[in-house]
Amino acid sequence: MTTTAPARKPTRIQQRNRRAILEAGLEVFSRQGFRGATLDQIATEAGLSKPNLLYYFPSKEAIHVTLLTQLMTTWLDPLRDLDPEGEPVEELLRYVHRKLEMSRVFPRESRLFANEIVQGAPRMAPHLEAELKPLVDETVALIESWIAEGRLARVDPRHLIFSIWATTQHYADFDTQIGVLMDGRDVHKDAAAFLDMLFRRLLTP
Amino acid sequence: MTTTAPARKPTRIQQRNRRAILEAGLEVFSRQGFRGATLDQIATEAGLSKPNLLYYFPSKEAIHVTLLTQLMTTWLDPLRDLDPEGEPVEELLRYVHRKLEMSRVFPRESRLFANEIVQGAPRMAPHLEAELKPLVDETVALIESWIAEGRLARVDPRHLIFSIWATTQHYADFDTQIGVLMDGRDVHKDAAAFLDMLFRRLLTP
DNA sequence: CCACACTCTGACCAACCGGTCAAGATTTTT
DNA sequence: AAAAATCTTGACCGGTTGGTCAGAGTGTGG
Repeated sequence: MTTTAPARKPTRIQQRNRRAILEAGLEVFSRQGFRGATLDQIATEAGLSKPNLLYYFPSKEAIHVTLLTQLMTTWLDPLRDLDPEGEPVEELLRYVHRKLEMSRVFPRESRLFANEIVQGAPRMAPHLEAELKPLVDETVALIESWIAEGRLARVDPRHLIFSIWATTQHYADFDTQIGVLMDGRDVHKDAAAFLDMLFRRLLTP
Repeated sequence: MTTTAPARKPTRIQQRNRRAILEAGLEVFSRQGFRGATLDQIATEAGLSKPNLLYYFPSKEAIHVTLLTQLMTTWLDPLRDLDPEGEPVEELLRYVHRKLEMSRVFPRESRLFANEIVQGAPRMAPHLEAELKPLVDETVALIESWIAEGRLARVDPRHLIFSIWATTQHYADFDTQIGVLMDGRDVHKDAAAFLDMLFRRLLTP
């Protein structure tokens, strides 16, 4: 038996309701931002009353922080999966396509992240320093070694990473705008082809 | 003399205070979004009392709408300035550099726009349809004609425009993240060189 | 210097917000 | 089936928010 923390294993009801709350929080926070979202919105979306919601999470902030922490891990996974032994251009293009696919499948997560950063990352700054920064530094070193070996065109690794993030996440974060400008077209299929060409031309030595 | 509307010419005090309010509104809305911003914040930032602020603008929404409307015009100007008679690659690169420069000089305007779009463009959707869409359609036609003449690589014009917006505005909208990852470096100078290379390689036939 | 339009403010209001609480309903354990 | 643990809710609370209003202050043209 664990000592200090009670830490009973969660009930089925707990699992269901906590999951529903996080799902609802993602929906609402990703569109409204932290201050713009209300507990009533989240509770309604989750199919619970407000006091009941606060039975499962101690505060609005706790829901937000839980979502951001969960997000950080899955968000960075594709970057961790770059294979130093692989073919550099193909590895980076695989990363581009994975990021674009995440924009298609998890647009709300992308917007949650965007909202947090645009507003100055008040609740995420520690995560950026502790998790994102070292991982980016590693990746920069890897790309630099590829360039030194002449297997990649000479590009600034940091700005390369920024441009991949920017172009792929754009399809999730600005989907409203894109919807206006691309009515009816198959956005993501064309986007994949375009980004492939963009980064292939850039990176090929 | 104009008839229906009184439309006296604005006093010096009116000019000064309306300007101060819009400046303050830009500062606050661009970081907090519409719902996250409060009239007290804006009033304090503008150096006015809240009732006095509401003497110059009838509501919080009126300030926001005024900012968005003003923004739309200046935001699209660089796109209007593409010269059909110019050298295609150089014209588009000039557009890239102007957009990047706007991210450097007007980061708050960029974030104001980003906030509005991420949240589903509730107050801007009409502007997007009426102003942005026709201008983009024109530009797409221009780029397609350049491609048909063989003066530009075969790229999807719409996704080209998206990628220019995404990469340049990223430096304003995500400046918090970039600050963490680029401590001390001269971000914009390197960004200009990087984006020049990125789009030159893409666009050169 | 006076009349008049313009500018500004403190006090106030109703609606909304995040969060609490006591008590009742429901499920699980024994 | 009773006891215990878990779950749910209506009523409520203090603070905040967008907005109002009557009246006081101020600048200015005649």
